[in-house]
Amino acid sequence: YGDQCENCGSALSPTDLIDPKSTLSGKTPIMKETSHWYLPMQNHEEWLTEWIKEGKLDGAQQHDPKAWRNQVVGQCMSWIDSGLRPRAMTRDLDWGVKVPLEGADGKVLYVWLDAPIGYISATKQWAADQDKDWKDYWTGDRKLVHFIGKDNIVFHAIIFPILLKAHEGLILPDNVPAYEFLNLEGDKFSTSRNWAVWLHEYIEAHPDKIDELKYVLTAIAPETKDSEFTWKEFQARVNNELGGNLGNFVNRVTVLTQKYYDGLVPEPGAFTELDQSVIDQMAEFPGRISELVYQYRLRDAQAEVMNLTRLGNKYLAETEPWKMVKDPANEERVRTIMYIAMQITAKLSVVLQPFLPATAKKISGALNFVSTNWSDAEEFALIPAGHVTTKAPILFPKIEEAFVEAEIEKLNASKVVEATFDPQKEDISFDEFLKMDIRLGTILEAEKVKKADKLLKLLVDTGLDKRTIVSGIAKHYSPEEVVGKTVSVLMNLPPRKIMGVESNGMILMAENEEGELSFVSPEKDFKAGDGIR
RNA sequence: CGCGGGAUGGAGCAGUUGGUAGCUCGUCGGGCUCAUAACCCGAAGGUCGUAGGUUCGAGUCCUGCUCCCGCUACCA
Repeated sequence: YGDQCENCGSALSPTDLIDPKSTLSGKTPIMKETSHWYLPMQNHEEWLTEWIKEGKLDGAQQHDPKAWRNQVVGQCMSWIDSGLRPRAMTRDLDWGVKVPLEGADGKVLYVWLDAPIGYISATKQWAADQDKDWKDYWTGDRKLVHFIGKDNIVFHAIIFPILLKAHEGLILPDNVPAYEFLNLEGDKFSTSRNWAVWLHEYIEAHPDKIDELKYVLTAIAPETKDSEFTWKEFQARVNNELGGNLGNFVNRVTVLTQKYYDGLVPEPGAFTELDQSVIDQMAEFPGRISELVYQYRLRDAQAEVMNLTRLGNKYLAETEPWKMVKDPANEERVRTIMYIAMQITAKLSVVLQPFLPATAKKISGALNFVSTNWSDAEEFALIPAGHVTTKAPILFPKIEEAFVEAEIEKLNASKVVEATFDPQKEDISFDEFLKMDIRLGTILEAEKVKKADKLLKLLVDTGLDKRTIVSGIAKHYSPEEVVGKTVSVLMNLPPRKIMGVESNGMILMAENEEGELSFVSPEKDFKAGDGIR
């Protein structure tokens, strides 16, 4: 593999490079001959274009191209339009899945060849454990959907489909709903820096708050652009939307039903215009929700479920059964109102299942009504008059301030304690160590290198001489503040031009997990030229 | 001029083929008191990143620029 021109972006083959050097070691690479197996991607441009743009596969409509996200279609077409090239499917690495062919010693499979195939392997294993046939899930009238991050788009929307189509007989993705990135408390998620909320830890710490996390993650899912998870917002959403709206609605309905009718679903009377309007609106929810789900707009689909609870809360506020009940003349009216409110609650227990399964179960339990069929949601009267219900538990206890503080603290603490460090490098001899000439140097002058945002050009007094050293510290130190500092200098590094300035040596820097840099300076008042060993 | 995506009230987002900028949360005011101080109604708050262009009319179409994220093919 060669390199890419920073200016024009064109890829250069290894033999095109003039005076190549490793940016890591500074050594000149040597030419080695190797052979690899390639995927002839260039032969697949035509059908891929039709498939991605129009949703057609072999002339038949396979998916709705409008349901594919802009970024997915955009990135795929940009690859295809610029011409697909053969892509090596094997690598010369000492780790990975070995190529199962003769004469392939030392070759391993490219990760994006074997990883998606792993999806099939996983299905096979799962099917075997469940006493099912894996083929039922990869052939015929099934939908394959890849829920992935935006950095993996082309592997799932171009490379894997090529493999699947070439294999024949297996279904291709119906959609690749790639997500943008979710950040955490103002910073990127990073497992290496341990800036993360680990699911297994969350589940262990809050086994009764799993639906809460599901809800918030779906509500802020980065479907169209990057979004951010904060514990403060988690608290707000759980308390306001889940607790105040959903939980409170279920609670007030079941509590009132207990109070007025000992838990029995009352017999309704004639419906008023308002009642009928609410019933009509209720009927629209299941269809709207499932349509959004099939468009992979889960965030909107879940929001729609919440709108059903708003409808319920509004209905109660408008009809005020707690006022009506005071006058015996309204008895039938109150029964009708509570009957309808109970049907909304029952419908919630069905439409919540895909989003908040544990909550749906709790509501079902209180209502003594279990439905496992989405089409039930289309019905208005899910539970008949006379049906016995119980008071629902508090579905979403308030998230207190202490909870938020504890989680944030946990996050910050783990970041420091469990920070991971690079493993120790391989041994070197003492002689090799002695080859390095490290001394103290005092920075005399400093200025920014033009057109480079990371570089400072330094004039350093090393005791022996005054030399120019270019150092990538501009993001951490201003030119003014470094002048006069005494720092560690690696003297005997070959001169090297960096952004047009010749650098003679290297300033040693300490770097922490956040990528911050610090000079390595003597603790006592030593002077330039003093050796380090 | 490498490619793709994004930028819309304090926060998170919608905005279909160009035709009065909407939704959820928050804030403020009011109502209600069945309910987890929850719920319902109302209001304030936006020159739609920026500069120009097309048009009777632009968040929407075109061009330049800025910033953020991803990709840039051997990190996966």
